[in-house]
Amino acid sequence: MSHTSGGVRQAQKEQTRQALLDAGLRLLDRQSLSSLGLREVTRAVGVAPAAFYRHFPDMAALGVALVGEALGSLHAVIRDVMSDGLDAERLIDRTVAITAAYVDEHRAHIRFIARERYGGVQPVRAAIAAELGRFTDEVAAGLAPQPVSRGWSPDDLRVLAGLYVDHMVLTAAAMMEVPEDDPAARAEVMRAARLRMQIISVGRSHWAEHRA
Amino acid sequence: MSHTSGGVRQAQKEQTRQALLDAGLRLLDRQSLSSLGLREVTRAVGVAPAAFYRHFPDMAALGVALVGEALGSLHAVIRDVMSDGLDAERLIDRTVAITAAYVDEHRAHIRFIARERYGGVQPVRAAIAAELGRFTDEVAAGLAPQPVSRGWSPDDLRVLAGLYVDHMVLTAAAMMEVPEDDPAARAEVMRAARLRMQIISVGRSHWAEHRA
DNA sequence: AGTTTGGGATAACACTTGTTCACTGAGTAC
DNA sequence: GTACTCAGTGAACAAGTGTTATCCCAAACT
Repeated sequence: MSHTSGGVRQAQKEQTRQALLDAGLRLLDRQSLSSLGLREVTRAVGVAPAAFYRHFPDMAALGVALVGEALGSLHAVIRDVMSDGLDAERLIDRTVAITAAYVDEHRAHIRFIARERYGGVQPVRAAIAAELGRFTDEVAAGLAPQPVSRGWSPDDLRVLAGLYVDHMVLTAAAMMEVPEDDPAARAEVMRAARLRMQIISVGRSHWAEHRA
Repeated sequence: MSHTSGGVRQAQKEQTRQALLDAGLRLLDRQSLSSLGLREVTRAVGVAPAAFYRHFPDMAALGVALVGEALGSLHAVIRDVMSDGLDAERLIDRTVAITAAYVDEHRAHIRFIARERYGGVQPVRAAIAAELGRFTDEVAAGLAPQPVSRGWSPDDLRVLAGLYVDHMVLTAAAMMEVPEDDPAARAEVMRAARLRMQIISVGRSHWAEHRA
């Protein structure tokens, strides 16, 4: 029937591939990728160890695939947040709120990213760095047309965007260290996140007069 | 002779303990703690596997000891940097330069901290968080008496201090991703680090008028 | 209908792992 | 000088690991 991606065959393969990814992600909640065993994953899926190789050459490849899953869907979110022209204050509130919501919805994925960003497996680190670099570009592109960005060189704008991105990742990581059922601690993390963004934002808007 | 810590015995024990730490740190250059094997470490030292237990109950304990080694000596540096009352601009230059130098001198230790800060071994993560928390307190204490800090609540000052500390750690981590023999990339990382600190610093000094 | 394809199973390979136990032999205390 | 302490040994334990070769059988192609 369908000429592309048609066939029960391919669908079944995709299904166990996804099962491997899901099981891997679940197991990675309590350990890091470099200590995750191939057999451990296949056992969790209920499949023979050798079957793993039909989908990934090694664990690092599974990790890279997980990076795609975790960060791929975030581009739309960023574009969305940056597009509507709210004033600085409301934009910060919205960004922090969305970050918090995203962490809640994709807890395992975000934890994985935080763990492996500077973790032991090089290809995974590289994949995360590449994806975050793309985020930085997008944020920089969103920042550029704003009036406050007058006088900023593209290079400096990218540094600023990187600061925002790093800050977002740090906030997400901090949010995860906090127990889910401690709303007070959660609120404190969010307060700190907002305050940090505000400081940066004020620094940005007074940048010109400081440079003068 | 000496009544305290005297004895060839204790000295020899301390020596192999240190050898274990050194070997562990060396092996951790290319992997993360959760995948580092006990036998791997003892083999590197040239000692029987069982000997490990005379010094550490498990790998996590060795990791915690490494955290102490890596971050313990940094308190003095922080105090030192913050004490002399340079103007903001020179202080930033100095901070970035010192961070770069520290990374060069303690590459393995810093890499270990970056890896394990959000890594897989809980006690180690906790130890790092505790140490960084102490740094944050020290920085906050150093910030408080400065004239620019008028109108800042202690809580907000701590958030600001945390921002500086996180920024320092991020800079150190970024410096490590750069190949040692690429001075151009190195310079770019340092430029970005300075710029970020400057933005934060400007935000801080204009905070009051923004709040009004 | 007959042939090919390829995801998955099974079983075996050669290691590596953490942990235990009784032991040895220098360093220490009396 | 004798008795004690204890860091390090060597051997054995029961699991665990990644990887390979061979086979099976349903889906896909012709």
